Amino acid sequence: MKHTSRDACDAWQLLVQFFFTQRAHLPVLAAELELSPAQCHLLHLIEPGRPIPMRRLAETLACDASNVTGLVDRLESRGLVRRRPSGEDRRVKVLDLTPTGSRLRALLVDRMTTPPATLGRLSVREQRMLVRILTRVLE
Amino acid sequence: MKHTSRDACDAWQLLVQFFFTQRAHLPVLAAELELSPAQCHLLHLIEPGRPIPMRRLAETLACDASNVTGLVDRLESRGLVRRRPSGEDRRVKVLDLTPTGSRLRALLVDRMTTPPATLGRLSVREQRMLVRILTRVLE
DNA sequence: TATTGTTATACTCTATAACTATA
DNA sequence: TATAGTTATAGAGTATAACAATA
Repeated sequence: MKHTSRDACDAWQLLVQFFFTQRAHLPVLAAELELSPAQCHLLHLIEPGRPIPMRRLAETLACDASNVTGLVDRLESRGLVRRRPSGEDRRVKVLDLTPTGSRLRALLVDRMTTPPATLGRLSVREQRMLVRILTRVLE
Repeated sequence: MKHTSRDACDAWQLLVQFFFTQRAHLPVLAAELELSPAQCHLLHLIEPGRPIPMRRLAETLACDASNVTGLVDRLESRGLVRRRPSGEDRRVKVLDLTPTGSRLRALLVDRMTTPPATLGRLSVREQRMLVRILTRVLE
């Protein structure tokens, strides 16, 4: 078995730290859009114009299918998503964003992916390096 | 207002992607330790031998104090943490890990911060670069 | 028979409001 | 008066088990 370097552990530890910080912040951001963290997560997974089977959402969220049913119920009652039976397999229901849902998702993604000021302090070269490295690590 | 570079946005987007991936994975990891995601988060915030006021946990978690009461209730009933009145201000209760809680937290931290294989594919120089850059970005 | 999604149920998470004890 | 923590309550998140429809 390969030895995991000290530097790799340090790097991952920083990423875990980042994760928990974001986890604490998500409810705040979500509330501004009148969403829950779980709803943000689900909305983030549905790309506009790309209907997705509910089953796949459950897999990606690593949660039970019954949970997705409840989440989608609430999003649908607010007119953000739409359930439609799949043409190919009538057991499957695919989920799509409504125009309203699409706009709200754009708002969410925009707020979440706007980088903090600290990123601007890096040189362009460092920013590119970070992108390159993260791409490889998170693939 | 300063312009935010394209590279900075790309980098942050990757970090957000990482966040959601981790968010989906935490319940799995937590279940293996018979914990909930929220309990993991709280446990992660209490360092062994460093008692912390409940109030500060609520602040760090960015949640209501009553929520912390419930979380701590469940952790305490399992013998993982201990509430003690602060000597200085008797309104305050400080939280401390029990030996059992300390061991479980170590297990949790160990599992969470063990880097994935992808990190090992970076050169040592890249790993150090990543640590250096993340440290500045997440400060 | 196996799979997709739903329903019923139970427990946890979470916020709000009202409360107690302390400052 | 203000603050730390609790309790009561209600709604959302989550898993399990049983179920209906479809494959």
